[in-house]
Amino acid sequence: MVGTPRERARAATMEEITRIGRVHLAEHGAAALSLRAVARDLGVVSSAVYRYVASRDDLLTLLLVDAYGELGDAVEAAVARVPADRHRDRFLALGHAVRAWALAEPSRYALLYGAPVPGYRAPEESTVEPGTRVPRTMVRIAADALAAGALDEPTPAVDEPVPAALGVGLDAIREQFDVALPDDLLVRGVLAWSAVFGCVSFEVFGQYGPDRLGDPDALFERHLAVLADDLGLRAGG
Amino acid sequence: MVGTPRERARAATMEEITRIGRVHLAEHGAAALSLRAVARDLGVVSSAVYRYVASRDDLLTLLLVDAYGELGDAVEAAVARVPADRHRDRFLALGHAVRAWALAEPSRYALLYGAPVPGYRAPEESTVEPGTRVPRTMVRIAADALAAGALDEPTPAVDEPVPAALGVGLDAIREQFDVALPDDLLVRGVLAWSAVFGCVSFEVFGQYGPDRLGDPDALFERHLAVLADDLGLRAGG
DNA sequence: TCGATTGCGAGAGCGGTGCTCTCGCTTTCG
DNA sequence: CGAAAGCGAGAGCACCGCTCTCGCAATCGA
Repeated sequence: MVGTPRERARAATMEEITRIGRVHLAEHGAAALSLRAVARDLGVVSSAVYRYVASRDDLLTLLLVDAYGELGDAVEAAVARVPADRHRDRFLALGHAVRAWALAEPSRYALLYGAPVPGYRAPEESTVEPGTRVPRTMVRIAADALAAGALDEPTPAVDEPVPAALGVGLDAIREQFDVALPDDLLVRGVLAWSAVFGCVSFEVFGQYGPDRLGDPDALFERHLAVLADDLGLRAGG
Repeated sequence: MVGTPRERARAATMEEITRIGRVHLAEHGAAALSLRAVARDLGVVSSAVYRYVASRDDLLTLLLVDAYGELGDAVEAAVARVPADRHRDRFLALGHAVRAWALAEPSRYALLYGAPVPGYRAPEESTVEPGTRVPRTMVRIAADALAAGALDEPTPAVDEPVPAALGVGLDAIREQFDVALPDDLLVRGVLAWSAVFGCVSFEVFGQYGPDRLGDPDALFERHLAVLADDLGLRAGG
């Protein structure tokens, strides 16, 4: 019970708006998210909602951060459930958690990883941090495995060292995520990250066709295994 | 000069509508595609457009097929430009063509590979064929390489054979695309397909951040190399 | 050739959207 | 206790998808 009654009422209304927004998002998708509809469910006239949310885009940002947070929680919890020395299994758990959340929340997943809503630009200051939790976790798994000597460094697919500009970008990752991974492994980490979401997106967005290749669970399992191999993550370590 | 004047006028109007729609799509994105705006550009009242297009979704389908066709053309042309016996280079050319088209036409790429527009269901009969041209081309490259003995079959990442249901799905691909690839290679082909689009989507949709990791060209190049290795495509063959 | 049919554009209209502004009421605070 | 700030209601603007009717013009069959 903190703050003045007015402040508490405001916080409660904010909470209620995100709750209703989350429901609408899940049921009808991002593009169909309507501020007026939220207002109706809130039992209030449409203009009143603008006291709490500056615009429809602002509401979208609210829900974006909310969804990133939930996905990040789910992924980190799933990884933490695996013993710290089973690096490959941690990677697999991360993949499974991403996929499970995406299949359970396709509309909210689409908000995060589908095409950006046209005309809408997510404000970086509020979305970068929650949005980097999954790649941070993945890169950390690889870094931990490497530090523990449990990672068989793959032979680079390209012989030359990375160009300077890419090196700068990779340095930025190393600094931002506080990991010590050689260039090639970091590049493979980015690939694994992109590929996991590529596979999940294809499945959730229907690119695999209506029958989803018969057994999407098994397909994803095998894809994860290839990506784990690419990262040099040994079975059982 | 075929058909009655009325038929030709109708065809010309149809053409004009898709042309204007394409421009709007490229400029403002799918969700902002407005039938009324198209009508304005066409110099006609909004209701008149409904003589040609049943609904906004119908217009979207038109543009969807149009975009799939253009991407398919670009990819097939790029692959055909590489000698048929340079299988790895063909694969790389495919990847580069997908990325180049996506970067040149982000809104139309988003229509194809972003989140499906909510409430909109693409009619399968008109979108499946143009939508499968890229994966068909990719799988064919691998099949050609295998048939030519230019493919080093990778050691499977998973020891057990694929489950029955997945086998059925893979059989469907083999039949639909008329290729003879063993299960593991086909699974890797699907992964390569998903991963290429995952990388491209992340780049186009901004997941790599505003600086795009410094040198997105070089990053993608290395990612393609890893995926080519995963498929067993030797350098120079 | 002429009448019937068909295609087509204009216009009005319905219910929906995001968003702005003003007007009172109420809570809060100095 | 009075001024200030927060808040909800309501009207209003411009836009959207979509439907319907009406009248004109092109087309086609007898």
